[in-house]
Amino acid sequence: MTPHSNQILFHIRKNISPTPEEEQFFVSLLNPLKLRQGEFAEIAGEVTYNFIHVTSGCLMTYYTNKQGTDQVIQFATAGWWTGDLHSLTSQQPSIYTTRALADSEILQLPKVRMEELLERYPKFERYFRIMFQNSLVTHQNRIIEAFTATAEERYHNFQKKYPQMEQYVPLKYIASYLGITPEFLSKIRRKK
Amino acid sequence: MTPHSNQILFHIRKNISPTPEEEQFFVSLLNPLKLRQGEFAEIAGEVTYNFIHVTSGCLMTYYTNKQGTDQVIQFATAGWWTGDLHSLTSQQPSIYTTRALADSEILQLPKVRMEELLERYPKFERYFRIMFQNSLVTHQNRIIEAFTATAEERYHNFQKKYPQMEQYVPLKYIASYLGITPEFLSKIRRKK
DNA sequence: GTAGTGGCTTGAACTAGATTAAGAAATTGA
DNA sequence: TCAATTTCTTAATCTAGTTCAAGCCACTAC
Repeated sequence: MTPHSNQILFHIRKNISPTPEEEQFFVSLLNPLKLRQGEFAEIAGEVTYNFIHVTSGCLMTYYTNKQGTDQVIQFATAGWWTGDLHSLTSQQPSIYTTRALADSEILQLPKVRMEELLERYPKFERYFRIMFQNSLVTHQNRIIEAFTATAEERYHNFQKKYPQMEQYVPLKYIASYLGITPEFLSKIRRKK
Repeated sequence: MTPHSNQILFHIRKNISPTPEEEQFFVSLLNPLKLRQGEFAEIAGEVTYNFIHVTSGCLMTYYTNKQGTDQVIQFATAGWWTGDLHSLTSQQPSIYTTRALADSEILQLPKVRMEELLERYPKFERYFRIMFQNSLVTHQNRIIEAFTATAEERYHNFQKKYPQMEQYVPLKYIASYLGITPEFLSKIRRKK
């Protein structure tokens, strides 16, 4: 049981009550990894789809469209899960990229391992059900915000939600997350 | 076992294999309801939060902000689940409203009933986990679309996704779903 | 009949935010 | 140290989409 896995076990115990055996099996499926700033969260050379639990540091997930422009989907700081649900579900090659914004420690849970886990210990279904349910609330809020708030409001909400993020994330990624150009973010920031 | 519940049981059997007893218990928790066009999907006078399965017809869920403007979050046609995840999760009063766009048949699953179900038959966790997971993919795609596509592209994507919807949903709701004004939707439609 | 009422369109004036292009500031690197 | 590259800012111009105001059409009600 790596020190890495303490944090995630804490969360799991809050939602389900796994036996030591179940916990141990779960942890054995996790692939602990240290990432340097800028590194990608995929296993080099392996085409596999992962859930990623951020133990420390900060990751961002972005989508690259046909024109080659990036759209930042989410930031994930310590304690968060991230990953490519689309390819997890559809078996299509990933359309997202996940990178470390700072030196980070992560736990990968490859798709096939997750399936093994749920097959063997269905009790974990509950954990992921709750996780997805919460994530859905976040996503719904983001959709509402995208459609109803101005860029300036979205920026201020972002500052509230991620207070320290602005200091160590390049502004262009924040602009992308907010759905605006870096130039316009500059203009908003100057105002205040 | 109402004829209503055949459709939903079909979906459930695809994902989990419930015993007749489990199925019967599940169905007993559902509250079948017929809605006339324009009616709300909540139980009158009761402050409760529901999941809603649409058996036939079409519902829409919208959010009303402080300024009193509505933002349509989603349409749900036959076979879909909808509902207010936010209040399901947070215990806050609902910020969403769900209404029938056409005469519809629905199955309500009140929050407390869902909890009973999962308590008694954890097997159903899997069903909801998969449901939320799929829903999350849809939401992620909608976020990407909101930030990267123009109003015109979003409109054409909408037409592909809901081919017959335009005929029986007032255009102003479609405009709201697309995040634009009815006037601008008019302009887009004229072009073609 | 004709006086509402709600959904849809049209057009003119306006604005939030994009684009382009340039320069300043900070990082990197030999 | 100085060039090179990347990040951030500023300002001018442009455009996708809004706002406002009016008119049209279909439907209902008296």
